[in-house]
This record gives sequence, structure tokens and C-alpha cells, in this order.
Amino acid sequence: MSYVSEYPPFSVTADIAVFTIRDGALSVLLVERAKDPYAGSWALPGGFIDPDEDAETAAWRELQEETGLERAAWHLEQLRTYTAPDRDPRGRTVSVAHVALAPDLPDPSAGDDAADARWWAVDDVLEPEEGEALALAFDHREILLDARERVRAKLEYTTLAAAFVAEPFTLAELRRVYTAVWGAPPDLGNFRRKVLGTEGFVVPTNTHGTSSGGGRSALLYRRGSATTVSPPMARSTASDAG
Amino acid sequence: MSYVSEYPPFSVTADIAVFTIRDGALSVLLVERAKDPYAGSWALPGGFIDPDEDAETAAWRELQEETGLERAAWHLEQLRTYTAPDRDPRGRTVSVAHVALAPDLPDPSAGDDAADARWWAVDDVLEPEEGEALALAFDHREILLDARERVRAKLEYTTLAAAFVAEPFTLAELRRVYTAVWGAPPDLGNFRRKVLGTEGFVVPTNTHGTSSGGGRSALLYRRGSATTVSPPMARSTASDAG
DNA sequence: TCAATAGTGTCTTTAAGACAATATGGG
DNA sequence: CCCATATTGTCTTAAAGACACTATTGA
Repeated sequence: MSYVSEYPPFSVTADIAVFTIRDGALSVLLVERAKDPYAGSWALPGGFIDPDEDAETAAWRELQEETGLERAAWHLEQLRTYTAPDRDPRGRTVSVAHVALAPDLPDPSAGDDAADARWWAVDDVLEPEEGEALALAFDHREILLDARERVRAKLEYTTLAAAFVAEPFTLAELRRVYTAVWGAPPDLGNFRRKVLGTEGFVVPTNTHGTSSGGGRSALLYRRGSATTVSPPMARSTASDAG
Repeated sequence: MSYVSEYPPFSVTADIAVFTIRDGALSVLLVERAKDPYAGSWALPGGFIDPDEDAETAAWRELQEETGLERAAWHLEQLRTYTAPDRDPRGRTVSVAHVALAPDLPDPSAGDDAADARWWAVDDVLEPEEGEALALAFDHREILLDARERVRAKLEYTTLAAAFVAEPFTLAELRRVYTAVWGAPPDLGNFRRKVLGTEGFVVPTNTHGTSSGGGRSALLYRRGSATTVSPPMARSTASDAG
């Protein structure tokens, strides 16, 4: 398989915005670049697609190489492709960006091309309460903005929130996902009615556990087979919480 | 701006699924390929991105070159990027696919790389009542399936249906868009209630016109500034109409 | 005046919004 | 026993589903 030589060559990268909920905040995995361009800047994990890979395979591989995190039953989907001619100073490069969702994970370890790797609260990166927003490498700020909006939107009409919690989980834990992503908690009673009324969103186990401090113990659930929520769950109209 | 030489070169194309409503059916613009690979096969219009273009610019250019249609105030958006390693026999090529929506248009004229160009009813391409489905070039069948689903879904929660009708238009014309895309007509009264109740979906003019045969003349509207419909219009659950 | 299409009204049903009350496990 | 959290319930309101009816144009 060869390159079509009469046309200009491009490089193609797969970049990933991996989200999780940490300490009640929507958080994203960033790596500190070890090499130029943008050495020392924080960036989304990612890298060049190999000759025999598709973009999704490359996304998983880069994630593992740069962070040491193992591939799991995470959700991974393509976001969109960024093609501005000047987006990479090394030459013509397009990025096939992805979004991944994961339950709370151990801290990552930086791989070869990364000086460091860690979780950041998304609001601290994009809209910090004090100081400047973090200057991400390339057009990764734009990608992160788009990725966050994708996650916010998908929580409305899919069951993807459950991808953010480790099984088994309580409904209170699941509700905290919406609180973190949307910035305000959905009404407790209405939230339970919607989740439990959506067949296949969650499936009850027979065991109880506690998700937080003292108090009554809650029934534990696992993810169900449903993927969509219809009609959608309305995103609460509160302004961002820090 | 040069290619990053230590990594494998790719070619990158922009392909477009242009939809319109013709004779009450959702239709897509296809071109007959004049050159190998897939000479003689029908394909989505598209081609290689130039060195100084982004994907969207390339999509507009290719559309004009291959079909002779002028760029207009159409809706154009990126769909997704197709990256299977073996999707193009010439070598490693990724396709940044797009979806465009247009009102009913004159017949296109084939450009340089195209032997022919014409509108096809999407159902005749993908699921004909008799005979085989049309064998599209490359993975364009998959792209077309994804593109159709994108359009069907977006009609639910956006005002994009109005991109399918030429201004000014009647509500009956707008309703026929939903009928064509979803395969069954939305209830007349409820449809009017929803469209007119969504501020900025359509704006009335002072003139009346007729959209079909004899009968009472209807008030004419133009597109409004609203982009989303909330809560969404429910997609009717009828099976496909031919 | 009649056919065909435009436009309005209403009753029912579904589900969300708001909020209150009760239940239960653990110190 | 008492607190914190889980769980259930109820009243109100918004909006869709279903369907019937009236209005207007032009042949």
C-alpha cells in the first residue's frame, strides 16, 4: 500500500480527549510535550497513525504509549477532524480527534514522548477562576472545547453518563456525573424517575453499598444495554460551576 | 509548509453527500467516475485536498468542479473521517466526509473527473424495491448510510429542514421535507404547532402563494435565525416509504 | 359550488418541574 | 436515638398525540 504520489502528502494524527470525573469535576487527561514543537506545553494525548492502522486503533495505542493506562471497556468515539493548513508548524497535518470517557482512574505515567501526564479539571484548563487559561499546544484548545460540548450534549440523549462510573454504582454516583458535566445537579426525584424509567439504562444488583459518608446505604446498579434516552434529559440551565 | 518526512505519507480527500428533496424523495448527488479506480462506478463527489486548503474549502471546490453547481447559502458540515487502511486501492487515503443540504436544484453537469453526475433517490441507491443496491465506489455506501442517518437525526432537534426548501416557502413544503426524510408525514396540526411555536424557526412574509395544485393559497415564510428545536420534534416511527 | 388545500381547535396522554414526605443504615 | 442519605410520592405544568373541524382559493 503506497502513497498516491501525484497529490500532496499529509501526515495524519489521532488525538484523544479522555474525560473522567475526579473530585466532582469533569477532568481531562493532558500530557506535557517532551519534544518540539510546543515542547513543555500541555497537549491532548495522541500521535501519528501507523501505515496499517485505522484512526481508532491508533487512538488506543497512543493513549497506552503516552499514559501507561490500559485499554478498558471505555467509550471511544470520533469527534471530528481538524484540517486548518497551518495547524502544525512541522507541515501539513490533519488531526482525527476522538473523545473517550472513563471512570475514575489511577494517575497516568508519562510515556516516551511525554514529559508528564496528569488529569486536569477542564474548567481549570479552559476558564480558570484566576489567572490565564492554560495555553494548549496546536489547536488543542479548540478540540477540547468541542469535545466538552460533545460530552455535555450526549449526556442529554444517551446513557453515556454511566461510562463515567465504575461498576457497581449507586444512583447518587451517577447523578454526580451530571452535576459535574452540566455544572448543576438535576432534581433528585426527577432524575431517579428518568433513569429508572428508561428501560435498560441501569440494571439493579441485589447488593447495597455506600457511595459517600454516613447515611442509608444505596442499592447498587450496573450499566444496562440501552444507549439512548428518549425524550432527552433536559440539561439544566444553570451557569457553570467551578 | 512541508510534509513531516519521518512519518508515513497519507492522501486526504474531502467527499460530500449533498442531499436535496426531489419529487418527494430524499435524493443525493452522485458522480460517475471517469478514471480508475472504480471507473464507471458511482461515487460521492469529492477529491484530494490541496496544500493550502482546509477540508471544508476543498469540499466546496470539488463540488463545483465535479458538478458545475454554484456554491450557495447551503448548509455544509463535516460528517466524520473514514480511515480504514484498505479503503483506497491506490494507497493510504483518508476521507473527510461532509454532508450538505440544498433546496431543489437544476441538474448538475459532469466535470473533468466525472463521466456523469445526477441526482439519485437515496432509497433507490441503498434499498431499491427491486434489483440490487447500487455498488458505490470505495466505502461510499457506508458514508452515505451515515450521512442519511445524520440528516434524519438532525431534523429532530434542529431547524435544518428549512435548508431543503427555497425561499419563500409554505409550511406544507416544509412538512414535505420531513415526510421525505423520515418516510412518513408528521401530523399536520401538531407539525404546524411545533414549527410556529419555535421562535425563529420560520418568519412569515406578507404574501401568499401556492405550493401545489388547486386549493387555498398558503402564507409564505422565510428561514428564521433559530438553529435548534427544543424539545426535539419526535421522529415518526413509520417504516421507510419508497 | 365543489374539490383541494390551508389553517384552527380541543381532548387526551405523557412526562417533566417542583417539592414534600417517608424509609433505612450506621455511628 | 439521631443524622445523613436513600427512596417514594404528589401536585402542577408543558407539550406531544390524535383527530375533528372551519376557512379560503380557484376551477
